[in-house]
Amino acid sequence: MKKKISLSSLNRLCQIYRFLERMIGEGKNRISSSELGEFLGLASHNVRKDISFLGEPGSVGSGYSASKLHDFLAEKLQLAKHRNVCVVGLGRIGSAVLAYEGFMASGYSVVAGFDTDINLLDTIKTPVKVYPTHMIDEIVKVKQIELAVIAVPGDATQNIADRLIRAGIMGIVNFSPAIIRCRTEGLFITNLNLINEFTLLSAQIALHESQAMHFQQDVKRR
Amino acid sequence: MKKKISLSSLNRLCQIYRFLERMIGEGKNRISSSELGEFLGLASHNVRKDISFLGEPGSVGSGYSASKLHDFLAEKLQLAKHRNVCVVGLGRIGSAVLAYEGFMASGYSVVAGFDTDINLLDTIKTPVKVYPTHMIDEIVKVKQIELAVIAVPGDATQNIADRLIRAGIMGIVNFSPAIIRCRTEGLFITNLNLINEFTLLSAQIALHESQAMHFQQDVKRR
DNA sequence: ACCTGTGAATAGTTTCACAGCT
DNA sequence: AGCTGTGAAACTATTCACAGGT
Repeated sequence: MKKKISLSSLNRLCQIYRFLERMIGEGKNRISSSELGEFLGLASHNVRKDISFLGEPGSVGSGYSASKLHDFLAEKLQLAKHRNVCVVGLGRIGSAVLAYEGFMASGYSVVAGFDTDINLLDTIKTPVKVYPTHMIDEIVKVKQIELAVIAVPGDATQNIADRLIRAGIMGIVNFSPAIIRCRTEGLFITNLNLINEFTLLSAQIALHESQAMHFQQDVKRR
Repeated sequence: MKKKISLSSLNRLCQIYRFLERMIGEGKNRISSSELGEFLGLASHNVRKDISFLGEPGSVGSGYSASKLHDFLAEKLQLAKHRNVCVVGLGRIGSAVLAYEGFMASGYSVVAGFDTDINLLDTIKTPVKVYPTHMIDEIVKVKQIELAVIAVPGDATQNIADRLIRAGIMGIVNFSPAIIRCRTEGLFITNLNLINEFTLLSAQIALHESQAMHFQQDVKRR
């Protein structure tokens, strides 16, 4: 059986993938593991190890071809697949995400917004269609939405998450401070909570001020 | 010399800290490591190990006192310290963060916003004072700002980060897609980029569809 | 000369298991 | 009976070092 790839490793590969896109856009095509590492703040070993987890990408002897490596990653990780996204909770953060046009270029379309506040749904100005939350199940299925952004207040989070999961969502980015409890196989969640991030930065700063700590490295969250 | 705490561990401790706040708010005071773990999705061993990294918190034999543990963490990680925050880039995400009132309760005050667009600075409606970016150095020092949120377009990120760092900022939450390159000792950075998160979720979903993968776990980023 | 891919070594983190306290 | 704190074991990830390719 194939060895399971680590999440850290997978995350680095995703960054490499996006970085390669940028490089290709700039017309550069040959790149070495140390240059890649340089840009992403990783050791060249680490870059090579991560890439070789997925198998031999082709260019053995002298750096990678950016486009070949890009396509290799796209195929192995299915990154070329276009996915539909919805946003639940159209407060300030939710509507900012809803209005952001930059996802398209990377293969994600925000195709629906949800909120419980009917007045808000009436008055909001956005090119994306918006619906009341009780329609989550229906719309997620009809529009084949696979990813969701949750930006509702903490006490509504679990409820919204449950609905999304029941509707068949496969990935959630959770901006709310509440932690989502769930044991659904094949569902992936990322928690991005600003207060938590501030708290962690504070703790790092405080600890650094007494003892030495490493820095510039992000966390294995939960 | 004191053993260095891991970033993952530190992050869990910060979550525990915030969770304890909620518990105390609800009037509950006694809690066991397994209950804590239950809520945060961790094993009870893990919770105890993390806590005991910081030393003996007091309540040995029968669960923790929520308030004692809270104060213990606050002291060890300096989490009671109030910190000032600024937001650079007042587009949709930046202004959403600027307008969010929820930070105060956790000890963070957003005290300044910055943008290069002078017209925007004139027209924006916010209780927080806003300034042109060339004033970053001055304002950060005068207002004793320690944390910054960067929400500018990718190509401006490095420049803004450099200014903030020169002004003496100690922690950055970076919402932009660009990775900040810097080797300043004692500076901590968290990258929260939605496209990256979507990409990672996609990759997890794709891999899960063939082989089995673990889930619901966040990443050691970079 | 410079590069990748990879086994082996090192370092780090998590889980186990249990002594000791309440 | 049920809990914590912790050394030791198991596991995981990263770094090294080098054979082999271009």
